[in-house]
Amino acid sequence: MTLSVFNTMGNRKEPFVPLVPGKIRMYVCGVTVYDLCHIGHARANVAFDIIVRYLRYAGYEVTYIRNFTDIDDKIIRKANQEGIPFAEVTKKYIDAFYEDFDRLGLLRPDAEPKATDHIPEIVALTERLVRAGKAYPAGGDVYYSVKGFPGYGKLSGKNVEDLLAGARVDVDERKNDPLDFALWKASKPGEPAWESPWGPGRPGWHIECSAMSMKHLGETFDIHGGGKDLVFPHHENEIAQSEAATGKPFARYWLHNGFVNINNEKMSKSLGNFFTLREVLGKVKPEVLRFFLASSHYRSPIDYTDRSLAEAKAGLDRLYRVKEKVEACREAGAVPSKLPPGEDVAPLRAAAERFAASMDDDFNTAAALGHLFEAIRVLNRLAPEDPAAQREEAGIFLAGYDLLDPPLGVLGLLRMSARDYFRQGAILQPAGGSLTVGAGTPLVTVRPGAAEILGRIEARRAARASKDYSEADRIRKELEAAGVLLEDGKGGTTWKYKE
RNA sequence: GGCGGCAUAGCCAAGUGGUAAGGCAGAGGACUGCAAAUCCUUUAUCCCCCGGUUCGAAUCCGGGUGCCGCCUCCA
Repeated sequence: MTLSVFNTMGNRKEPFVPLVPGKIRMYVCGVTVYDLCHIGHARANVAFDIIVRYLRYAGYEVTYIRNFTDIDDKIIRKANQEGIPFAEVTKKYIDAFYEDFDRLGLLRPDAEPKATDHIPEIVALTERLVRAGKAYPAGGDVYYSVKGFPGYGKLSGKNVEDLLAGARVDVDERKNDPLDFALWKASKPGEPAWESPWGPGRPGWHIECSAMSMKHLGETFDIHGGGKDLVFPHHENEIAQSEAATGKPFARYWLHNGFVNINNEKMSKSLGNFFTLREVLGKVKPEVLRFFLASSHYRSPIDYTDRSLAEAKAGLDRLYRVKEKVEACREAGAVPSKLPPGEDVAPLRAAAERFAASMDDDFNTAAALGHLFEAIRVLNRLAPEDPAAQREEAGIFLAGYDLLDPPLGVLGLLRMSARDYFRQGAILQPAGGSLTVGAGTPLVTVRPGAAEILGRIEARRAARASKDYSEADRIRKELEAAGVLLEDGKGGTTWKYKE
């Protein structure tokens, strides 16, 4: 199987061939750090997280770069509102970003460049464009001349005439042409500013990604990713700037993730229908959100509802129940042995291969997950009821699970122990319910403790032993009302928190 | 107005020419003191509608309807 990806450039799926065999250089547009991240950011970041994990799983050596936009109008506005320096705003939200996304288990990229750390590169690239006649200074600003780049619109499928006809572009008298965009903006008094050949100012939005990606990955690299909304104008402009400056192709494959919808509408701040990541993570365990996101293709819109989240939780619970059995087998001292021959276990034996085939098809996580679930059913059939008494079966079961763990890891699933997932993972809220920035507070859950539960289980065991089933059922119901689920098995009664 | 995407069971969601994956929910059965979990069986004669191409289409083509996104800061 070979990897195919849907390339926004050309709008079709095509075979993926890296510039240097076995190596992939990849740049993903990160966030502008002026506010908390919402589930839309989670979708984009998880999508590319899975992509990177899969590419590495498939044997590629991946250099993964993701930036922080840490200077722009919104940041300045926020700083003014709060009466603090802009750098304090960005620090606060970068910290919040890590706080949220570490919980989601995102890989750290190989580098996370910030615009303000790359002012010399940005100025140099801007100068290069001015010298080449592709950009022009005007009153302390520097604008990119769109008309000077014949390929403008090739990514987004737009043409310059239509854009002009659309005429929703602000007319600025300093621009030669309404479509031109700022590479460098003169700063107003009191605004953050850096020295430049055109006077004090700051970078425009698009130029930073060109400068930083080229610095870290070279003038031509393999993959450039981001949300669908960045296709135009952001990525279109990046291409124009970069290719006009270097005369070389910029990124070769453009990958864009779809949106998160709420009730079938785009989630956005202006509609007021957005959820911050930490709100969601206050309701469900992080992997539930990952499962939810992985259950549809990264390019499709995904509708966020309480119901779909509950379905994701149910699916993930089922996966963790397998891991629970795995842990029981290990505790019983079993070691992985070999799968039995036969057609019955074929879906399990073939799981990794089928998983890879689906992922090779433009990272089809939904189909990949389907294959994994098929294998799970087969694996469950092999599960010993009493691992301590069935060492051989336990060994076979462990061998089967070992086939599934790596693919599950690519999706970022089943990364914690089942014990933690079911017993302490519960509904975690920052203490005091704080959903604000940089809370940094411990996550807590209020439930009956293990000692208390074990006491109740013992009382119930005694009741059952004397055939007092009404008392046994009463204890079970009582615990259930407190959010604790009891399960009777061959080796005794186990418990887990329901949510 | 320009460009693009989507429409598959109660819900979510794969499948893009060979006769409908998977998950959730539901039903029946096995197991269990009863449950829970797990396993087995079961749940779309059919993939928005109408035409067409084809031996054969959910999948291709034409037309229609509905929903959504981008064209402005945005993951």
